[in-house]
Amino acid sequence: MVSREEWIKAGIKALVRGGPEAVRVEPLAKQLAVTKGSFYWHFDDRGALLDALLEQWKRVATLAVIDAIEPQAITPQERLRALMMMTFRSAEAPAIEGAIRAWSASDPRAQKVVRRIDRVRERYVRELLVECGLPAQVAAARARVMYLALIGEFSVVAHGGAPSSPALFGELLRLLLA
Amino acid sequence: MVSREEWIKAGIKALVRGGPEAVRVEPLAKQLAVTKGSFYWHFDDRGALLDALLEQWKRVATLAVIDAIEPQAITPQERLRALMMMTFRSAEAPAIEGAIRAWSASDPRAQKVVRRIDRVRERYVRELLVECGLPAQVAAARARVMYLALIGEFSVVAHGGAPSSPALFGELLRLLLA
DNA sequence: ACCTGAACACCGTTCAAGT
DNA sequence: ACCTGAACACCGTTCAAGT
Repeated sequence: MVSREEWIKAGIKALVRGGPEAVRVEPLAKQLAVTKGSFYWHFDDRGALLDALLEQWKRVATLAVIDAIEPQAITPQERLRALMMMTFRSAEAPAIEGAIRAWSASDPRAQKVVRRIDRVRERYVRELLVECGLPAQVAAARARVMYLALIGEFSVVAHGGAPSSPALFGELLRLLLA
Repeated sequence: MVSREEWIKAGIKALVRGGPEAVRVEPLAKQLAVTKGSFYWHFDDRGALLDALLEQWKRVATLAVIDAIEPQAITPQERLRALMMMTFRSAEAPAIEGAIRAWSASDPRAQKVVRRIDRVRERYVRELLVECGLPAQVAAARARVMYLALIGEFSVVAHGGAPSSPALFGELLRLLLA
């Protein structure tokens, strides 16, 4: 007796470890000690599991981050810094984010989700910069720079590259608010 | 009669279109109108073809870019701008770069190559910034910011997101040289 | 309601045999 | 030197049958 959630959990683990192509029905079944037939009770096909993984990420990645920062009524500068810390210094975020982005490069379903999330996040940064007092046009350009840098960081770390030093965030923040 | 190079060319096309998992021996053979046995004459296995694709990228991506910029004895500021244009505004670079980076997230072989290229490029940007007169520490931080932004741009465009506007490069250059 | 077991298709890999 | 064709293994998918 394996629940749908256990399949998803195993799927995410496989995704992070070896990319979407590592999310395979038979090995997962073996690992969960059931037959493949069990899988096809819970999901239509392999694609349905992959969709479920995207759904999972959508909930966790965006809303969770913004919701964690928003409630605290601090200054926009502090929110920016908190956002950067959460994304740049989180242990597990780069792993799953990197996996999803990598996947997204070759799968339209993942692509659609990532693009939507991209827009939500970039707009959020832009609004923070406007709150900080920057003119709209400058805020837009800098929000994009910061967001591109965040994505680049995820990408580099996902490839096993060294994470950026804390000093970098300071410099980046200074640049953005200059 | 299909040459090794034709297999590689077909492989790159498949990689860009559908990621590494789309680089499949049987469909490629069908497309080239030979049997799978032909493939195994030219390559040890599927992995050997993937290695050849990485080798190809290594030659084209780094050396080609830097070599195209370096010979012209212009100012470092102009080189920076040229580098940004080449990478941000190239039509095919984001496609193959995005495909390789995506692949790299789940494959140690690709990972190794990407990491080395990352270091080469970041160092190049840092040296340009130092030539522009920035102190070493500031140059290091800003080189990283720029390089992260470049990678982010590749990532976003590879997902089908809109490329950044030309105005963004101006703003980014201004920030870096401030 | 949830799972097994057998069957089939697709593709990676091998290899003896052909030209 | 380069390729074919047949064979086998692995995994996605289906489905009738079990509890």
